[in-house]
Amino acid sequence: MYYRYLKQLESEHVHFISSTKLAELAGLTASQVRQDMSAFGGEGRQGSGYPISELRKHLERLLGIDKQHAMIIIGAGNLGCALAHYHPFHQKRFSTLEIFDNDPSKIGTTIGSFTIKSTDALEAFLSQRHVDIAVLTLPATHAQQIAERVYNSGVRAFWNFAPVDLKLPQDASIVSVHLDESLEMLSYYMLNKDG
Amino acid sequence: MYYRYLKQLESEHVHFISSTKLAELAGLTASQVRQDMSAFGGEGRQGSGYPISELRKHLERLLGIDKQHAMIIIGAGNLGCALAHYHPFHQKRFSTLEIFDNDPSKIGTTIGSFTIKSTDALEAFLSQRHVDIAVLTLPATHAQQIAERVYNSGVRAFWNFAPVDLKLPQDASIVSVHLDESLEMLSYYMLNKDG
DNA sequence: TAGATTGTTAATCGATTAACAATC
DNA sequence: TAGATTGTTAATCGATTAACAATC
Repeated sequence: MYYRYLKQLESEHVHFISSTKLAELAGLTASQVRQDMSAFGGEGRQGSGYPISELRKHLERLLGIDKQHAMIIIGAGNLGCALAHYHPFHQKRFSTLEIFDNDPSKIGTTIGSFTIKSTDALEAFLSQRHVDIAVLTLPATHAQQIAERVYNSGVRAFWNFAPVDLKLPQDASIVSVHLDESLEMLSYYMLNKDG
Repeated sequence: MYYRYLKQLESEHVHFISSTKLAELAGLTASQVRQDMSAFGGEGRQGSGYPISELRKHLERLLGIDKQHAMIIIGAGNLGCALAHYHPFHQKRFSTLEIFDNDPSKIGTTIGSFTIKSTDALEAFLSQRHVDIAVLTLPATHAQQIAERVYNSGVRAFWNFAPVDLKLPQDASIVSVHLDESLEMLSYYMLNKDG
């Protein structure tokens, strides 16, 4: 989140920002901001604040987004196709190599610049090419099983959009985006706004 | 998250679950589960655990997902179209009425069962039909401005996919899905796994 | 030098865990 | 009745806030 605000400020040609101002922007306390900056190696200067461009680059290294990441997308539904063409990621050095699906009627068809491959070909593909991240945009029923296969072929990072919590060995990194829960939370907030 | 696990257990025809077993499934402590159940009106029975079906219905009411929600989607990009046809929500009583976009080359074209409408027609549409939730799948540069217009036409809930934090009056409910941050977090986890 | 602002320590607050009597 | 399991209270832990000396 800090990274997002720093990029925005940078695009507005601001050079320094104080913890007070940044807190105001992000809806936090100044104390919180200083505590956080300090935690990831604060580079602030008394009197003037934090140097925006320097801090942004620092966060980029800290997050590892200064490095290239190769991804494959498994599940060529609407969401999978949307992610394959979502530009912001590509600019940020996340690039999609291939899209896989198990539906025979989809295999071989093209989606933008991609030709959908069969999930049967996953192992063969992963033995040839290095893949950092598997994006799972497939039904809950298949997610765990496919994740295990991909893990066994050496992939250690999973961006999961299926409404399940993947169970994989400790050395796997998993981030799940639970769209269903997100919408349910909105429903809850609506219901409990003031009255 | 509890709701998701309860549905799953229900589909497996389990009737009761103890805090210990549920904690194991969800990766929490039994204490945590009991504390949470108690917080949203615990209905457990000593000796046997929590009645799954009853608890699921209870959470449905608590979250407000037993009620119908009318949505509009603003931004007919890949993500907007994906969400318009994402089935799980429709089953859960979230239904999409219309999709809007400001790109003249998209307006009038059809995406599945929807004909894309101009954002110029937003106010007219909102004065005719009641809309509970506006889904924002548009560029960061337009999100705040469109959100304000939609707010001024009476919509009070926003499901935001643009990489900005919307600034709206207190009585608005906002849930943002920051896909960029989510992927950056995965990058961070990968980098910091064990060594 | 004076004003602004950090970095850090101490104080507060809330959330998680542990423990156990109550009870199905 | 005996075993299992809740609901809740107390203890622990971590995260947020407040305060202020150091310093640009």
